[in-house]
Amino acid sequence: MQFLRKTRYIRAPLIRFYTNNIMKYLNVAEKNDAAKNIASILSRGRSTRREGFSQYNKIYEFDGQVFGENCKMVMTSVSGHLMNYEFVSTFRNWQSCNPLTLFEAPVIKRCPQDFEKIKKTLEREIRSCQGLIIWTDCDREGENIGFEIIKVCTDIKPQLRVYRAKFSEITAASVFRALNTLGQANKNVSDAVDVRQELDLRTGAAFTRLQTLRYQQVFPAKLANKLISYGSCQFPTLGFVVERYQAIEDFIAEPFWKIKMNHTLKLTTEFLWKRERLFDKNSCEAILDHLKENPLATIESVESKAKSKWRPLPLDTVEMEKTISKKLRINAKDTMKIAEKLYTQGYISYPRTETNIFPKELNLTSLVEQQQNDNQWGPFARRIMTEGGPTPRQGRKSDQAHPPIHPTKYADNLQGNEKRVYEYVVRHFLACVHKDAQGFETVVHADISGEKFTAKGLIILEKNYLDVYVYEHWNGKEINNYERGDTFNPTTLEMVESQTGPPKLLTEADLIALMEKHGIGTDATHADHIDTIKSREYVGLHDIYFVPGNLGMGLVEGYNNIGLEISLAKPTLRADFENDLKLICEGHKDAEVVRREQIARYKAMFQTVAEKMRLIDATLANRLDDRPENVPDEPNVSVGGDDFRPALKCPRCGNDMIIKTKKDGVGKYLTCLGYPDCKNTSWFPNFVKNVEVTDQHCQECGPDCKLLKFTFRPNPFLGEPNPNVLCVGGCDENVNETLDVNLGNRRANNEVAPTRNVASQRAPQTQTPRAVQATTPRVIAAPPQANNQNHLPPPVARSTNSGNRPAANADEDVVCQCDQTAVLLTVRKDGPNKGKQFYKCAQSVCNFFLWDPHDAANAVARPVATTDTVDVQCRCNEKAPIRTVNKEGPNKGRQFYCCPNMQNSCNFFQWIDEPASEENENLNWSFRGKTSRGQGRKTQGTRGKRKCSKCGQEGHTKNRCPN
DNA sequence: GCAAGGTC
Repeated sequence: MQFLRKTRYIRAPLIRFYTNNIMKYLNVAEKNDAAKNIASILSRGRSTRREGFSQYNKIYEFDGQVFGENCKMVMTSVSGHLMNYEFVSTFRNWQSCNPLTLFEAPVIKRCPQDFEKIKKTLEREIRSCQGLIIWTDCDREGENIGFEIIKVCTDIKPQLRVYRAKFSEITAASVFRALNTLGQANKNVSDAVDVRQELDLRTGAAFTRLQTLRYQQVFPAKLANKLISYGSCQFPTLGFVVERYQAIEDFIAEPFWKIKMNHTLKLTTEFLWKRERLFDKNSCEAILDHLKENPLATIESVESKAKSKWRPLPLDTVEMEKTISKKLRINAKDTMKIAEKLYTQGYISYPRTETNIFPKELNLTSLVEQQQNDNQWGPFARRIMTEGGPTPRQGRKSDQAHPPIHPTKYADNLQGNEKRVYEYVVRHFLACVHKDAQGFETVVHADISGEKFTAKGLIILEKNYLDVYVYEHWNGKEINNYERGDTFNPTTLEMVESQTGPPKLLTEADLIALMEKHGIGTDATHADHIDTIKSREYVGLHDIYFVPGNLGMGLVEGYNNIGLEISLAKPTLRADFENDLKLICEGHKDAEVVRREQIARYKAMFQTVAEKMRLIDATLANRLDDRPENVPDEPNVSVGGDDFRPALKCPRCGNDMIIKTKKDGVGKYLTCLGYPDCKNTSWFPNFVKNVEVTDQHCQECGPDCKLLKFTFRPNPFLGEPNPNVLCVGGCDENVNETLDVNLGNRRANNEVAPTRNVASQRAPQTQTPRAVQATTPRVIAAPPQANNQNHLPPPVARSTNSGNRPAANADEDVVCQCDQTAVLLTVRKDGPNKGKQFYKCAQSVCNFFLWDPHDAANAVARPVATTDTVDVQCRCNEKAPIRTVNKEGPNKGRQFYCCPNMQNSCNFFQWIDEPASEENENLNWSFRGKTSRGQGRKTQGTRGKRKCSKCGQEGHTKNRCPN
């Protein structure tokens, strides 16, 4: 018995040791294949797999090392973007508003239904982790996806340590290097993507609705059921096709004449006339007559020189798309799909790259050696090694993220187009690291009565790269042997008539080249935009050539004709925008400024278009060969006049809350823009006549909480003015009770989701004070373990102390977002918080705010070992019972400890699966401090003095009731 | 019923 008791007694500390001392990281990649391969590399093939909520995104577990310490690793993935911008529900209906209002309508960023399962997996897995490592692709979109993952995870665990792994290929060297050089996600890059997403949504929706709603009515016979979309990429793509077609349509052939001369001995040597061609027949005839009078040709000179055909540059995405489209006849969309798969399987490097220079550290020799045993190109790879090793030709472009596309692993088990694409990548790689082809060119200059002619011959000496690069050819051309001073009579000397030809229609390769040149779309989306304009019937395909349809032609002509300075179908608009995005990424331009400027720019164009719709009608009528119906210029829709200015942040979901008019047209209510996902609403009583959102915010509740101007009938606050400016953020219980405002609890983790009504979401890992303004201030958390000092500091919260105590102990500073020591102040205003202490920015520069966590009410109960199990006590010093979450949501089924006293609860709360480690304690009291305010719970302003719920006395030591 | 960008 004695032995058993002892054993059981030891168990508790062991559990505590495990959860507190071994770090556990959640690793998240951009796609499942990447997660699988990275996990396989990091675990050296020993990871175990289990299912997530999403069948496509598995979970891999293994032991690993981060910052030189052993840790538990969990690896999973998303499937690209986890979130998407949408208009709030009011604006989703096409009839709900004039499309013009879509330039200002509130938008929210939310997780679409299809991705809820992936989100749920992240939410579940992060609960047992202390760190998060982002393994999304290292490009602009990948950075933004990283912040989406960070948001989901920090919504659950605000104090999470977040790191960014930067890698360019999924090879052991690159992945381990990334893990050993973990950094932080780049908020500027992510912000640029947010701006792009928002602008694309607004412009796309506004112009698409305008075009579709109008032309369906104006041309019902031709367009009644057509979706006539506009997009910032699809329209310029259409513009290219139209422009080329117009060039052909406008082309007028011109006849020309030239003199043909050749000389046959053993071979026939063709000489080209130096004048090439003449557009005047009589002149050409006169010259020919003159030559025929004395047709003897004299060789004036023979020049011979070495000639090279250059090996290709290291392979970038666009080159791959174009060449494969041309040579293998696999369209760009399929090519990228295949290349992506080869990449995630580890056969080739990242296929979306702008780089055509090999980095110095890339071991080209071993990559060549990997290919030596192949039946087809193996001998060529061996030849490279025996002829001095790889000597790559270098280009000039680098995206600073990925190397040129190259094989990373030998494969002989691929089939079909995967095999063909892989073979192309390998052959291109071997070609570009070998040698140029060598030849010998002879140029012969001849003269007949003063007219000059030239013949060229070519002998191929060494094919070199051409031996492996079967997609190119270099043909020799034999000519007769001539020496200077030789004379001969031409075998043929005659005039030939011909005419100039129009340019050719565009092929897919031509279109991609134009899109690339003008920055339309990304490497990954070129093919999608081409597909879109096909599916809208803006263009059609004749063999391999694109031709515009009447609708596409009419639309582009219409926009060009209304005198817009820069047409919507021209690439300049998008290119300018892309340039701004680049500046945001580099930190040279503010995302919010760009967002405002670009929206204003497109809005102005939209207004021009809307005003001149009848001109476009006429152009379209001409192309469609249809008579336009007479419809009103203005769409007969409007939004009921509500003000969409945000009043405050929704305590439940973090989206903006606004004032709306009840359906009766009289009353007002406060509602969340996250509807229908979030149904947080407060209906004002009937005595509230009007509510306006002012520009001022509540000093106590913070900048997101605007003061509201209420007009009453009559004023329920006796003696107060009418109208009266009030805050409903919760700082004054009396106001909220009188106005029936109950916005519910803060989120369980005290994190107000930082999504703004527009533009970017504010993830907490930002490095700039501006970008954290909408997030909850954080306690400055020191690392939980003294032996964790090798860890990078947590991305947001930093401490000036280096110990391993939880932050905000009496002897440590609290640092605001400006990195300055925050000042401790006391609430003087009458209300439930009077006397409470809080930290704020000493200079009032940032919006940092934190209730003083030293309040005894915020102390966290610790597990107490008993003979049987680990008991948890609440702040009333009573054994906390275990309860289970029944409410639908991510926490359903989760167990927690709480206070047993229903009437006089101390509000103690602790998840059962998150033991009260020091780190969690830190988190918990931060949460309680804020929750107490949101719920109007009575807390004591003086540190350490709290009324005991058991005996009613104040100031028990460590909150333990001695009675 | 809208975009473009990820990805399955």
